[in-house]
Amino acid sequence: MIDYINELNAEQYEVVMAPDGPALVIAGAGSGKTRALTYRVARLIDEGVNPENILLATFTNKAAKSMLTRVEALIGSKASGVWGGTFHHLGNRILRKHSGLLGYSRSYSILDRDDARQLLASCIADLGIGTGKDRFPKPALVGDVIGLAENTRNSLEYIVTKRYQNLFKYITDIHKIALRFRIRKKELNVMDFDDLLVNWLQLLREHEDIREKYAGQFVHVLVDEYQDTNVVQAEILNHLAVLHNNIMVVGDDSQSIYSFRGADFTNIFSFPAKYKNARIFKLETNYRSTPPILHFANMSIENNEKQFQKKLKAVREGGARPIYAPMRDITQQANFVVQRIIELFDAGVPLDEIAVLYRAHYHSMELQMELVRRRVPFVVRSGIRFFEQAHIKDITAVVRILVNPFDELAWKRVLTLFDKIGKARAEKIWKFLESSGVPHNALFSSDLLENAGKSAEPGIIKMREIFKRVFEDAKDDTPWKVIESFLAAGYRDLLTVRYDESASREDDLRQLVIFSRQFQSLADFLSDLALMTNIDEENNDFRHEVPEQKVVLSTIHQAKGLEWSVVFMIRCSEGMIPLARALREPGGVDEERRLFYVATTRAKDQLYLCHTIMDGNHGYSGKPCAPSRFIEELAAPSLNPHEQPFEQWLIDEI
DNA sequence: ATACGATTTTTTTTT
DNA sequence: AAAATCGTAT
Repeated sequence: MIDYINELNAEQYEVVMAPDGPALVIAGAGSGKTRALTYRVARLIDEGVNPENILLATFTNKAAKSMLTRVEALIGSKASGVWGGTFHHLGNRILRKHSGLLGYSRSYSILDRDDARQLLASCIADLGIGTGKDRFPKPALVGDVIGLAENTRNSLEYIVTKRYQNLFKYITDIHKIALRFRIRKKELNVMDFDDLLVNWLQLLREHEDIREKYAGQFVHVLVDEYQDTNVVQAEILNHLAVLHNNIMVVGDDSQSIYSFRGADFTNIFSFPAKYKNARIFKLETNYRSTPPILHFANMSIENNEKQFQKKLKAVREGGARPIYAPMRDITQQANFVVQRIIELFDAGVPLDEIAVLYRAHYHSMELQMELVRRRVPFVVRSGIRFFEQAHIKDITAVVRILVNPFDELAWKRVLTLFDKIGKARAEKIWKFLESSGVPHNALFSSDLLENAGKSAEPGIIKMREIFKRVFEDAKDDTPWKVIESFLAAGYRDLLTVRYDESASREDDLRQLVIFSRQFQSLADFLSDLALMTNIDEENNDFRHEVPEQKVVLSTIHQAKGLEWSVVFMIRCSEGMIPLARALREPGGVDEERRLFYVATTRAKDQLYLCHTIMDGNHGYSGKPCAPSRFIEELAAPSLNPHEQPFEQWLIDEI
């Protein structure tokens, strides 16, 4: 039996016990919203709700997994069967069943960012755009525009006028590209991340029987991080909750940091209007941070106009004010942070209770070097993700070819791995394979050699050798066998020739083989992989490493929902946070301030805000830069130094 | 025409 | 670190 009343505070208890019907929970940072959600799911199942009738939408797969693990700890294995995961994950699960209705086959592939960018680039090339004198925007940027239009259900014109005015002169071309992109994705039987949402919504809108099926199934719908949902997701929820009307959304408007992805935190404000007689709950008790840190954070976010009235109250006592430490340059900053980390460690703070947060990946480069130099163990939770690395994608391209013989992108990627086959020749060979009707066989046809040209012959012969083995070993549909086969047949050798640091890449491949063992079929393996970001974060159970304590380096975005005893924020300078580029967007300052808020509220006991006076690595290069406005605006001139919301340190030479 | 290596530039954030 | 650019070799 769960002792709800004693294991929850009064605010949380209300949420957990809230009767059926729509509910909005405004949950401040560190107020135990995960706890409330977890207990509510447990309570529902405990009271006899079938787990399959519960939908739990979260922001990361990791969050869903950890919540359901906690539910299981409360009520036992009854919890399995709950539909939990990210919107993309859930969308994929449902679309796999019904993709035929939308003109897709069941075995559609999912494009990651890089795949989508490449396909977009090829669309642009097909249309003969951007070959002229003036430089056409990069495919990635065009992709951002198209994606934002999809995710906000706005027209391209609207997006371009609102946020990308400098692209306005290209609007006609962007239209053509978007159209071709859509057609190509259908032709290739692929969906990008946006399609998983948009097509899911289309399915619910246009097919009454499907809508009824799922609206009927999901008796209870629970949504975490509601402030970061976009209108497509909000509409999907609308359709799913239409029948039972038991929808509980949890969020904090002050922590909305994904507007670049179409997230619209005003979804929170419009929730009570959309769901009449929705109950509204507030979780305002903060268990995480000391009062001085919380005071600092509260003061900061007050500079944002549009927000729900709420004030986080600390339950903890004592504690020191956040420390503002201006530094000469980034070299000194790296020295300071590492020095301080070592001191903290010596004073008994475990390394995994220390984090360094920053706005953009590249802000952490010097720090990483310094940490290596002084042998402080650390993990970086930003930058290129495991599954986006070139060598991992080479392998998955092979698997994709096996699952879908007409996966053009995968074929081209694999072809260009071989000697004397580049972009142009890969295109030619692909056309030949495609027109044959059976690409797998055409690879071995004698016409291929003539078609491809003489210099490519050795490469093609090598490829045939490898694929002969791979096709053979792929017969029983086992992912790890295919990967092993490809590695042994020749990719391992290829790797050592192609990359300088092939040793660490080989290490990754070993991890991939171990990882792949948990999958029953090639298709399962692929779709799970596409929606996964980090191998160790979301799936640490198979890494089998002795958990070593490490300092965490992370972007602020990736730090959402986490907490550490000591948090360092580096590069707290104008232009870095707020990031100069982000300020150009409408509502940019507010969003950056929310980021700052998220970062500061990660700290339990100590918070260091580092600022570099010179924006370069040796004090000579680089230009001078001001401290972040988010710090400056909190300094009250009328107050004595010891009354300011933060303490200023002077850093000597280190 | 094509492939490929060397050099320079540029980094927002992510499912 | 990866993409874009440029020059050279085939």
